[in-house]
Amino acid sequence: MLQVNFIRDNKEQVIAGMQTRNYKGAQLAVDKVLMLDDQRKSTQTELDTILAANNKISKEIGGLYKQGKRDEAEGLKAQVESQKGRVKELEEEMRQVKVKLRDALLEIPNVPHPNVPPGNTDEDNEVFQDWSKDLPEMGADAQPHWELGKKYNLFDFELGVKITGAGFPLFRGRGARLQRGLINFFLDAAHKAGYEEFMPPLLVNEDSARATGQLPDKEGQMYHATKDNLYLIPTAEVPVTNICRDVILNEKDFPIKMTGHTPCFRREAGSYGKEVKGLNRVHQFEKVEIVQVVHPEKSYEVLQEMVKYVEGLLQQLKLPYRILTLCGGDLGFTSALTYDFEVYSAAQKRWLEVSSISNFETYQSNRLKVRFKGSDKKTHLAHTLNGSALALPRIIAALLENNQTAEGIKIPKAIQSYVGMEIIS
RNA sequence: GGAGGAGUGGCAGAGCGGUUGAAUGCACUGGUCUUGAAAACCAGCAUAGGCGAGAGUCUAUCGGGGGUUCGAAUCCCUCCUCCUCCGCCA
Repeated sequence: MLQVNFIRDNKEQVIAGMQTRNYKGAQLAVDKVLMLDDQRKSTQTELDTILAANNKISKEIGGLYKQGKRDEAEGLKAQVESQKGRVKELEEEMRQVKVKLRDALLEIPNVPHPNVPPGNTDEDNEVFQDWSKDLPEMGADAQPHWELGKKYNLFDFELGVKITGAGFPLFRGRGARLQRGLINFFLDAAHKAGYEEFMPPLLVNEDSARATGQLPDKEGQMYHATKDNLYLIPTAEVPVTNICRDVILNEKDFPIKMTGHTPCFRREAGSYGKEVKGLNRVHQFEKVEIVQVVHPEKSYEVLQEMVKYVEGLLQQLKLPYRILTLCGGDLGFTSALTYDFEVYSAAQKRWLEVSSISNFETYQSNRLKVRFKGSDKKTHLAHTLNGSALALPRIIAALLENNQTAEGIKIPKAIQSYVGMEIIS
C-alpha cells in the first residue's frame, strides 16, 4: 500500500493515477484516508499527553516511597487511577482507527507510471514489441497441445482428475522430462544472470501472505490449510519476497536478485470454458520466478533489464512472442508499470501470457517493510520488482504446437541437453 | 505428541517491580594521533509514531498478544520459536 504521507503530499497525482485505472470515487477514497489519519493523529496526541503525565507521576511516587512519604504517594496514585478509564477508551479508539485507516489504504491502488497507456481492458494494452509479422503457419491439420499430449503420452488430464480434480495435470514420461529440463534451463539462466537461487517453503503463514498483498485482497485465490492456518503459495514471489520482510538493508546490498522454482497453486474460482482448456489455465503449475529488491533510483532501469532477460529466454526457445505494456484498466492493483509477455500458440491461433514483469516501486515494500539506510543516514523504502521467467504450462503448450512436424515434435537446440531429446516422436 | 529449559539492541551478555530504551564487551560510524595502517584515546550508534520551523521533546516497543500494579524487561495467563530428553517418522 501507499504511505499516508505520500498520499497527503501528492494527492492530485494519486487521484489522477486512480482515474487512469478507471477507479470510481477516487477523490472520496483518498479523502477518507486523510480524514482517518487526522483522526489517528489527534487521538494519539491526546493519549500521549495523558500517558506522559501518568509516567511522570508514577516516577514521583517511586521517589516518595523511598522517602517514606506514603500519604503523599497515595494521593498521587488516585490521580493516575482516575485517568485509567480515559486511557482505555483512547487505546481502543486508536486500535479501531488504525484498522479503519489500514482498510482505507488497501483501497488505494499504486500510482501508475506515466508510460501506462489509458484504457479499460486487455484490448487497450499497448504492443510495445511485436513479432507478429512472421507468425508460424501450421496448416489445418495442426493439433492443439492437448491432442499432442495425448498422442505422445506427455500428460494426462483424466488421471489428474482421478487423483485430485480438474486443473491438476499429470505429466508423465517425456512430458515430465521436458518440464524438468525446462525448469533447469530457466534456473541455470537465472543463476548465470546473477540471481541467487532459493527453494522456499510451499506453504506460508498469514504474515507472509499479508505482506505480499495476497491477504486480504486475494484470499479466495489461495488454497488454505485451515487446520494449521497456512496457505499454499500462488507464486514463488510470496515466500521469496518475504525473505526481505522487516529488514533494513544497506545501500551496498543492492541489487538483491533472487530466483526460485516452485509449484504454484491457484484456485482460479469461476474459470471455465475454452480459455482453460488443456494447459491454458490450471490449478497447479510450475514456475521460475525472478525477484529484485533495488534502490529506488534504479528500479526502472532494472525493469528494462528484466524484460531483456525474459526476452532472451524466449529467443533461445525460438518462440514467437510479443511484449505488451498493460493499460490502466488491466494493470495490477499493486503495480506501477507491468509488461506482459505472450507467446504465440500456432495451433490454437492465439497469444498465451507466459510472463508478467512489474515494478511495484514502494507499494509492496511499504507493507513488507523492506527499507534501507541511505547515504543521508535515514531509512527509505526500497523498490521491489518481480517477473516470471518463466511459467511452464503455456511455454510447453506453445513449444509442442509450434514445433510439431510429421516426424514428431522438435525440441529447440537450447534445451536439448536439458531435456535429453532432440525430437518427441 | 510427552517432559524439562530458554527467548533482552547487529552480535555476545547483565538486569528479575521504581529516573533502565536498557550496564558492559565486540562490531560499526566520525574524530585525535600516524607518511599510511594498526593500536590507543574521544565521540556517536535501535525502530515506529505524535508535537515542533528547528534544536528538541513526548509516546510505544526487551519473541507475539492479553492481564496485575500508581509503576513491568522484571509478576501472572496465553500463543510462537529455539535447545535437551523421550516417542513417532521420509
